[in-house]
Amino acid sequence: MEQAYGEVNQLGGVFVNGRPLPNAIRLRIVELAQLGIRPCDISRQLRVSHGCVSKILARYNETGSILPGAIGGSKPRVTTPNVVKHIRDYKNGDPGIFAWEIRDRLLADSVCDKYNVPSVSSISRILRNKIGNLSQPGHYENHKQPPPQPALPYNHIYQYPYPNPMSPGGTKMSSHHHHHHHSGVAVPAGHVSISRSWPSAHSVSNILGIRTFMEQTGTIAGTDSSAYTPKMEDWANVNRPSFSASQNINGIEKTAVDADIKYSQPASSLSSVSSFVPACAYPSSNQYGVYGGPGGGYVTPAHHWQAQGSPLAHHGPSVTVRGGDIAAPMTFKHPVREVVNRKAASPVDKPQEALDNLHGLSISASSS
DNA sequence: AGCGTTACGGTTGAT
DNA sequence: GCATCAACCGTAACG
Repeated sequence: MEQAYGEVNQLGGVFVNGRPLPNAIRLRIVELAQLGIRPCDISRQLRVSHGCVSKILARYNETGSILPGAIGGSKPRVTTPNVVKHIRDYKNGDPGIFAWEIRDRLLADSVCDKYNVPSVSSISRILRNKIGNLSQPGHYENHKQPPPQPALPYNHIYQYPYPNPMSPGGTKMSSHHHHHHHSGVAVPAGHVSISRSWPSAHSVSNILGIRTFMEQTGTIAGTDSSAYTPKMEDWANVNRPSFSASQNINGIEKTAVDADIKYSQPASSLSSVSSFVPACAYPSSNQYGVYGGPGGGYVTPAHHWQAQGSPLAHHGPSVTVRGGDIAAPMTFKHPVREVVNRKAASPVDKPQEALDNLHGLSISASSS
C-alpha cells in the first residue's frame, strides 16, 4: 500500500501524490514567508513547487491556517428525513404548491437555513420520488437527526482571528521553550489553549530545518534518526470533516506525526523543531454549503481548537541527516538580505521573528 | 523571473 | 465489506 512512498519533484523535493505536504513543511513555508523570504525562494529552499507554496500561503492569508483542507467524506445531506417530512406536509396541505414555494416555506419556518435548504430541483425530485401519493404518508421517517442546527455541518475547526498579519509586531513570544516538559502528549481533549508559540524560528538557520514533529507516540522513534518510522500514513491529516463535537476534536487524528518516512526530506539541516502547528483546517465556513464568503458574514462561532504541541524535540544535535544529501545547499540566490526587503518600501520592517502566532493544534492520536 | 491558475493523476472518507 | 463520489492534494505547465 503505501509503499510507494514518495516521488521526487523537479526541485528534488519529496512528495506523496494525492496527499498533503506534512505540516512541518507547510509551517515552514509560512514561517519563511513571514520572515520576508520571497515565495520563489521558499519554493527553492524547501523544494516544494511554487504552485503549492502559492496555495499554502494564499490559504494562510485568508484563513489563518496552515493546514490542508478536509479531504474525503461526503457532504451532509440536506434532504434529511425531517426536511422531507416537512415537504410532504406542505404538499399535503396544498397539493398545488410549487417547489419554489416549498423552498421558501422551509426557510420561513426555519426548517432549513439558507445554507442547507434544498434546491428547487431537489424538492421537485423529492416530490416526484418520495412523495408520489401523498395520500398516504407512509412515513417511515425516523427523523433522528437534529437538523435544527445544521448550519455548520462540518466542524469548524476554527480559524484564526487574524488573517495575515505579517509581522504583527508585537510580542515576540517566548521564544524558546526548551526542552522537556510535556511529554508527549496529545491533546487533551478539549479545547485548549492555543499556544502560539512555535519552536524556533528565530533564526534563519533554523529555518532551513525541516523536520519537526515528533509527536506523539512513538513515532519516530529515534527522533533523531530521522526516520524510520514505520508508520506511514499518518502524519498529519488534520483535516477531514468531522462532525460533531464529540470527536472532532480530533480532527486531527493522527496528525502529524511522521513526517518522515514518506517524506524524508533531504534537507540537510534539520533542526529539531518541534513544531506544531497550528492550525486548522479550514474555515469552516467554507465547506459545503456553509460558506460565508469572503466577507460573508458567517463566521463560525466557535472554534475548537486544539492546541498544543508538544515539543519535545529533543535536541539532539544533529539529527541525522540522512546521507547527507542535501538538498539544499543554501540556495539562496541572493543573499538574504537582499531578499528580504525587496518589497520595498514596505514599512514593514524586518521580519525577524517568525510568526508569532499561529494557532496551535494539537495532535493527538496516539498510535492507533 | 515570479507567481496565479489549473489540468492531471492521485487519495480519502462519509454515504 | 465494497463501491460511489465529491472533496482535497501537489506537481507540472501555461500565461
